[in-house]
Amino acid sequence: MTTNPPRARGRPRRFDPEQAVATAQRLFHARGYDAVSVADLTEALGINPPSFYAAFGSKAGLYARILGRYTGTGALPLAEILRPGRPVPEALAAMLEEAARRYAADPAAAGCLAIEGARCNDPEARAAARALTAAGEDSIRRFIAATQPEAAERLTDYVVTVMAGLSTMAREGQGLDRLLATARLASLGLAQARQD
Amino acid sequence: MTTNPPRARGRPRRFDPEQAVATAQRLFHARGYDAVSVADLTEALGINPPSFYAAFGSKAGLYARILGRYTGTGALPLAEILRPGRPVPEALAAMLEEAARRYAADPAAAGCLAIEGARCNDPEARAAARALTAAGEDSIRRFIAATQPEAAERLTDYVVTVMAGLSTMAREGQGLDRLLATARLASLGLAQARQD
DNA sequence: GGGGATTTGTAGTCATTGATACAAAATGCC
DNA sequence: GGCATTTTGTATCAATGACTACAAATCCCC
Repeated sequence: MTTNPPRARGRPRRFDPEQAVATAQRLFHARGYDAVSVADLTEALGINPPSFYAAFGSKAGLYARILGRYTGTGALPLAEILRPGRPVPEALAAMLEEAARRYAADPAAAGCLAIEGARCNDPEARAAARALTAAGEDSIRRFIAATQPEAAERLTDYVVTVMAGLSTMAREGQGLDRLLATARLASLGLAQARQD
Repeated sequence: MTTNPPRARGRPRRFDPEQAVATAQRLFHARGYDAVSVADLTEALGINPPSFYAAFGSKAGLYARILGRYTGTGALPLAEILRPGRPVPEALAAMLEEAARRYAADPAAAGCLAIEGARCNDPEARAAARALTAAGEDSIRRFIAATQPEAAERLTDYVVTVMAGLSTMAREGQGLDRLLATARLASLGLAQARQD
């Protein structure tokens, strides 16, 4: 599957970059970008700084790479949830509920990696995280606009705000039950948001 | 008003601690606790590190002092909004709307100082901020429980989550109009949250 | 105007940050 | 076997973080 038929030339790597990325992803998700130092990463990966920089370029570079694979490893499957034709209130309610489930799935890595990363203090890492959250936001907006163009902005703002709140509360330690209850309460507002 | 009748003994201060606290508050609110260094503070205050530490003890100590006065300088006036006897849905809707207004009032210092401070990476500062947010949360819970004991937990979780989301979006740059629209949409869920 | 008290400015401490220089080690290719 | 290639390990780098030692300066009190 992941075997490289033609063996590389020089001295072979003593670690698997893909597994290293997965390990780093857990670290970043657990503590947040700023709180994870390169020393933390190299120690967790069992490698030395030169190997780290040769493989990933920089801390922010590794983070961007992690965000790139986050879509397939824990992020909300927006394409599935917001499939065209699905009633908007139902789809958005399902999205909020799924967000609650994912954000609370691993208490040691609570919340959304991208939403939380979008508030870190490193400009490069922050920009990468914001690009990902902005893409998700666009998906939501387009899905709503397909059937309710005039409500797309308002509803998108609303669900994105609730998801940011859910991510925050998950990181504050709230468990699945409380997050789910909040998500469902938030969905009540969606069902009757028709006027205006 | 703030004059100290008996003049102090030693060499007089060359800066006003109260005004320094106000200046530091703006800095912390604008950039967040972690992103403000002691060097930033001393430069903004026009003083040197020894004066800073003699007056405030530590960066986290100054922050705790700032949080202590935040209640009277920009934080939500919960005691006014959640006055006993006011209908719960009305009061909570007013609280969310007022949160939107305050979080967007100063674009250079958006969001809630305490909510944002509760996610910083310094344990002492984080604990101080969480104590303040926890106190506010308790106020909300008690207000609701006075008339709807069985719904207090759920509704408190919900409005706190929405406020955390509003603070996040305010910091992301959303203006008053969008935050207000979101707050009002969130209030729709409150009005019909009776069953269960 | 001398003495105790307090703040100020200069100049530093020590730990940690992200990132690197350099040579030795380990491979494939010829 | 020798050479080009790539990674590894050791040992650091410069910058920045929060914080402080120390002596000169400036006040009140007597």
